[in-house]
Amino acid sequence: MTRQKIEIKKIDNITARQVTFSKRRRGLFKKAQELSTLCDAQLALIVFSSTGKLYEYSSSSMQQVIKRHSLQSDHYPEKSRQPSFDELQKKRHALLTREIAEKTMEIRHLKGEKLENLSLEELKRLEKMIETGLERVIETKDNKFIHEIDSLKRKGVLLSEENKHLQQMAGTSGVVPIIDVEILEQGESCESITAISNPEDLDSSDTTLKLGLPFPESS
Amino acid sequence: MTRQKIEIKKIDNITARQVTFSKRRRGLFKKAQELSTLCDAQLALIVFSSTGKLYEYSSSSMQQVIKRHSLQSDHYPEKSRQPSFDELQKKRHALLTREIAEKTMEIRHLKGEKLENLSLEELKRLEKMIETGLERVIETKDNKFIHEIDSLKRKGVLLSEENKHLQQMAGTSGVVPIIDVEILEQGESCESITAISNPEDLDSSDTTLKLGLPFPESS
DNA sequence: AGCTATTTATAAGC
DNA sequence: TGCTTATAAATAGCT
Repeated sequence: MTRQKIEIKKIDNITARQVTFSKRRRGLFKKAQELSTLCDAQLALIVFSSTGKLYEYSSSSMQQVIKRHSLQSDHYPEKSRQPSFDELQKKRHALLTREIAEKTMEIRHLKGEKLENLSLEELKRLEKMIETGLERVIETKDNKFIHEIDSLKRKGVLLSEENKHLQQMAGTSGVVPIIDVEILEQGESCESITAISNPEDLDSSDTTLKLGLPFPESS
Repeated sequence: MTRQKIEIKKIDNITARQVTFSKRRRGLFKKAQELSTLCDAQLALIVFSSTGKLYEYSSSSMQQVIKRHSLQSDHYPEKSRQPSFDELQKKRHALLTREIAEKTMEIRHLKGEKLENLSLEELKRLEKMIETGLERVIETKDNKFIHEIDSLKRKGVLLSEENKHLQQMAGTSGVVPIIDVEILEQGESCESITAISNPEDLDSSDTTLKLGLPFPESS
């Protein structure tokens, strides 16, 4: 493919063949891994050089891909088949396979893919379903955020109290605390603060509110 | 690798990903077969698209290459015995069942269920995924709406024109049209527009229209 | 193993 | 999906 176009047929010269093998093998493996990355494909590549050396690449594990392949491709030894039992197995298999296909399609729909065959009614239903799901996810996520912030704050308060004690014990002499405890209590500059729907977060001066205590114990 | 250099990472846009997959897959298979021919190498290539479709190439027989691989690879102590049909079935069954379980969970997550075990990061990713899906669904739905409205309008115009003709043919005598054609031409207060799949049903005055005959045979 | 002149592959766009 | 085109990559023949 350069300097001169070559014909695709076995290269006679052994040295040249090995050189080409080496170059093209690298190219092929690179392309293989690019394909699997770019397109999220599962891929296995096995190459034996003419001298018998093995080179392999697989996007996940080789066995996994080979297994999946052997399950999918049907030319497996059809030897000792007990018809009746086998018939049953086949049916089960077909059933499971169909179930997977259905679920796969449902997932794709939920991800907004392959929508062209859906009716308007179905699309409306789907939209509502996704919206509901989204709300739940956001709610869960926000709760987790809040929870995390809470626990951080509580830790901060504990630490700052401990610090005060320590300061007192160290005597009011000239000991300067390394960290200003006020900073710890004031919390987050946090990008994700927009996601937090809880207005109390603006009030970082009193964490007891969040603990549901009727009144601040002290301030 | 052209027009613009691209970064090798999963392509987000699904359509683009499929197009790229298709192009690069072809390229990869071509290169694979060139390598095997030029350099007399034994080679197997298995690719599963992200939608699960299988593509394969092997210079000799796939089974042969896989077997040679399994013999050579240390990974795979593989007893020389081929698994019995039964065992194979069992494995298939287990694999399918697990796949179903995974997909079921994915669906539940997409629907905002069973979120408690997800980390904040996972929740954020999920949220983004659902949002993207939602956008796509809404876009598809709106397009369908627009399309439907368009075609209804067009039908309405055609009907009203035909009606005018019919009125003229019926003579300007006292024949009052059952439906005011102007209404048909003016569009949609919508909502229920989806339910009306066949506007001709409204017109029961002349069945010949439905038969597509240019003129009533008699009346 | 490196170096280029060329051929291929392919990203965008239609 | 297929075609076109501009450009990035791969690589044949040398050294």
